[in-house]
Amino acid sequence: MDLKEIEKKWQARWEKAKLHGFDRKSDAPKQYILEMFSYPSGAKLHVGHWYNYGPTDSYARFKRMQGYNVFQPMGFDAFGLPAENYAIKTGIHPKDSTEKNIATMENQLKAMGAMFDWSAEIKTCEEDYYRWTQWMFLKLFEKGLAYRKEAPVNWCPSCNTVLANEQVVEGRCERCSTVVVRKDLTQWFFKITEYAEELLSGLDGLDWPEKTKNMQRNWIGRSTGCEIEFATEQGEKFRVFTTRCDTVFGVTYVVLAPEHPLARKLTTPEQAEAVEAYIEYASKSNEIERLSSTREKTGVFTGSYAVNPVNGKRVPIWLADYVLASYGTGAVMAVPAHDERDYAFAMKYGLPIEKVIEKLGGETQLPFTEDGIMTGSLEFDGLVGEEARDAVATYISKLGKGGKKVNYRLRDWLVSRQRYWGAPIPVIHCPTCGIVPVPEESLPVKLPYDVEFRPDGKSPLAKCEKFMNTACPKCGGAAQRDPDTLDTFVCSSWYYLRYADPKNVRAPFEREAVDRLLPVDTYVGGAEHACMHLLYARFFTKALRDMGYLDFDEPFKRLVHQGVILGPDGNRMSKSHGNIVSPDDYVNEYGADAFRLYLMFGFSYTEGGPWNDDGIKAVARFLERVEKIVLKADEYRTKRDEPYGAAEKALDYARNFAIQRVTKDLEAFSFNTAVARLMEFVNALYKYDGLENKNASLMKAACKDLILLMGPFTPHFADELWEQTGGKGFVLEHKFPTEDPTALVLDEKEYAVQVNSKIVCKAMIPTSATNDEVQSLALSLPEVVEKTAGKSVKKCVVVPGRLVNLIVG
RNA sequence: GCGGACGUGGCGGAAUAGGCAGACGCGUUGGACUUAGAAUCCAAUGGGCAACCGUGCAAGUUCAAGUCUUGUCGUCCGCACCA
Repeated sequence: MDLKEIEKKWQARWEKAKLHGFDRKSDAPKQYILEMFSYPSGAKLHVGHWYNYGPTDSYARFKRMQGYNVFQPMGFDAFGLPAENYAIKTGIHPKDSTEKNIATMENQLKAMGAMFDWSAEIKTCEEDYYRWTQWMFLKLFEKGLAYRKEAPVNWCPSCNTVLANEQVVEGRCERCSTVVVRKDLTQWFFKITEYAEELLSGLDGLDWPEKTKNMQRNWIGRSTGCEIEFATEQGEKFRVFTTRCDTVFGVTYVVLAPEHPLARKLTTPEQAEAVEAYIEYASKSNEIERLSSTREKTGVFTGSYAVNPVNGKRVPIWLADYVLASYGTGAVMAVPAHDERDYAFAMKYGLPIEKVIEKLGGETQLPFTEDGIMTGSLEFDGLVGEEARDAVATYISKLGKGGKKVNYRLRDWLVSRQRYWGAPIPVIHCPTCGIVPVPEESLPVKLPYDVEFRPDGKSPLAKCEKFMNTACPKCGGAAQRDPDTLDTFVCSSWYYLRYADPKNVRAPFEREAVDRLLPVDTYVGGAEHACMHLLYARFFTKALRDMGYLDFDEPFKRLVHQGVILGPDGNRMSKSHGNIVSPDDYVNEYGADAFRLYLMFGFSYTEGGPWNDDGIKAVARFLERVEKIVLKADEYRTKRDEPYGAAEKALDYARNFAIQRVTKDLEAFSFNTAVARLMEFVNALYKYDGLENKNASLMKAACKDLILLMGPFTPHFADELWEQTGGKGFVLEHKFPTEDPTALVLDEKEYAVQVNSKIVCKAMIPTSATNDEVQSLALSLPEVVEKTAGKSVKKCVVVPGRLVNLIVG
């Protein structure tokens, strides 16, 4: 059959029958199956899209055939840097190029034959969506979860914008790989740190890849320790954070980050010049230099001293950029004897080193950073590890100088971007009232079309007077809008909620609608979002829950990452490698069904791998084999007395085994083995068909099951065969076959027969045989007799249905 | 440096819960059909003439190890001065 022709035909019929949408009236159990929505930066779908969406759609179809009311929406993550950068390069307005790309991609997605519910489509760059993105911002602001502050931020000099921590990879911009520099800017942040603890603990209950959960755990970076207050001789106080308060008696100096608020205050006149020079030096270094752990440590003495609260010792206060202003308190106590960094620093600057921990049963070599016995620590001497830290922390809190403290590595999420193509931040800056949120009823703050978006280091919107000049909603006086736009990750942090109620004009969604459809049952997308989108979306869900807009804790119950399809040369597909495989070429030649089926069969879904032409030919051949046998069986005439013997039993076994395993494999996203089971089933059909005297009814019934089993994998092909063999309605409307357990019970099974753990022969043994019977049967086999001659059986292990092992000697 | 994952035929990849390693497919070889090729069908296909040997390497636990334990080498990924 001509797969391309039938695809068009069936797509039209499906659409006419409104076969694919979510049934909002049905009371069947729901399944919300979601693929990460598309980013329309390129004009066409690439292999990665197909790999994400094709197999997942097969899973969705499978669930639908199992009787679930499946919701599988699709949309476009349409705002963002790539579209804008493309615009800068070509002069084509991002709105125009994005809309054009979306139109193309919509057509291609439909050609894929996926059962997306297009009635729920979302485009984040449209007013009726970003209006509610802005609303989210206002709600977070009201709740104190959005705030503006001046802080050292990551600035990409090429993209001309600030970036979130999560978007800086090894000191470089995630998008363009330019080395990021630090700038002090006043920016909007979301207080994701408020949820650090729950974002961490919530991971335990999620059916997500362990690796992804661990990445989030590391990113959140919970660390338990102790805060300790040091007083300076000038009467200032500051706190340090340490995870090793059992070493506090070994403090020989303290270090503040160069950006620490007390840095200049504590500097003595004699040191002022050196300190100024150092602060200047530290502020100039970029992220890469600063983060490198191999870089030699630098620092400067402030000239001042602080007092160690536990022993009254006077220790010098230094500044050094190996202490980060943004973590803990921005200050640390230095114990060179028991910390590698402090040790290196002390060696370089000739600071004293004092050992206060002894290795248990061994010689203590400095720096000694493991747990050990406290020494030189007054009444704490002799305590070890956790117990020691507990005692010291308790003592410190009794002194009123601090106590136990939990810190997180996670920082607040910086959401302002000095870019054009995004949702404007709905805030007005009034000279008399200060920051005034745009009233809800005035949303959306529309993104103007006529804007000079070529970058010059300022927000493009700042140059658009029509946009900027407005009246203060509070006092009515002349005021200015915020010239920045929101990070695109804000748009994608709640889209899965909007799908549930996509046309709502009164609210982003009704609580009832999201509570019914969510959480997402299975979410499928790339692993690169582990610490960005997937973390932000969890934060949004929790914040919205606490504001009373929804009633669940986690947005995505189960998460699956598809692997990456590489170019035929084993490298990532890219223009520079010249190894891009175009799905269109293959779809045109073999059809969407064959292409999807190959993506499922040729790779381990979560692994991916290099593209290979031969595989798709093999899959096309398989479809031809299916068509041939099914149509042939359809011609057979059923008789009154059809044979039913061993051959029939074997075929029925193959059929039910396939049903059982395909069901299991699909559930587990193990598409390659599921297809392998289908192939085995087809091989069994051919084998049976080669016999003289056939049971036509059984053949027909088996082929009917085959078509239904194929339904999720190759939807057009299956419907065509279904129709050609007289089936009613669409395959999708039928129940996915369930296995008949009695057909899977065999009278006898092949055992591997071992003597002293080595395989001697195979033997068919009745399923009903007891272990003793299996043993004596095995002993009677000629091969066994030969190997055991003159020896006695010392032990016999029987694994029912599989193996018997005779230990003789 | 820290953390995690993975090393299986010529190739992509299978092997619940420790139980016949290599499912399924590609490729290869031989055969059938054909004037010929393509396509299709049938058969064989981890290595070795064999005894045997084989899941990166070396040990260990076990009647039995791709699977568990320890060490080691290699590849990939994540984090990386987080006190």
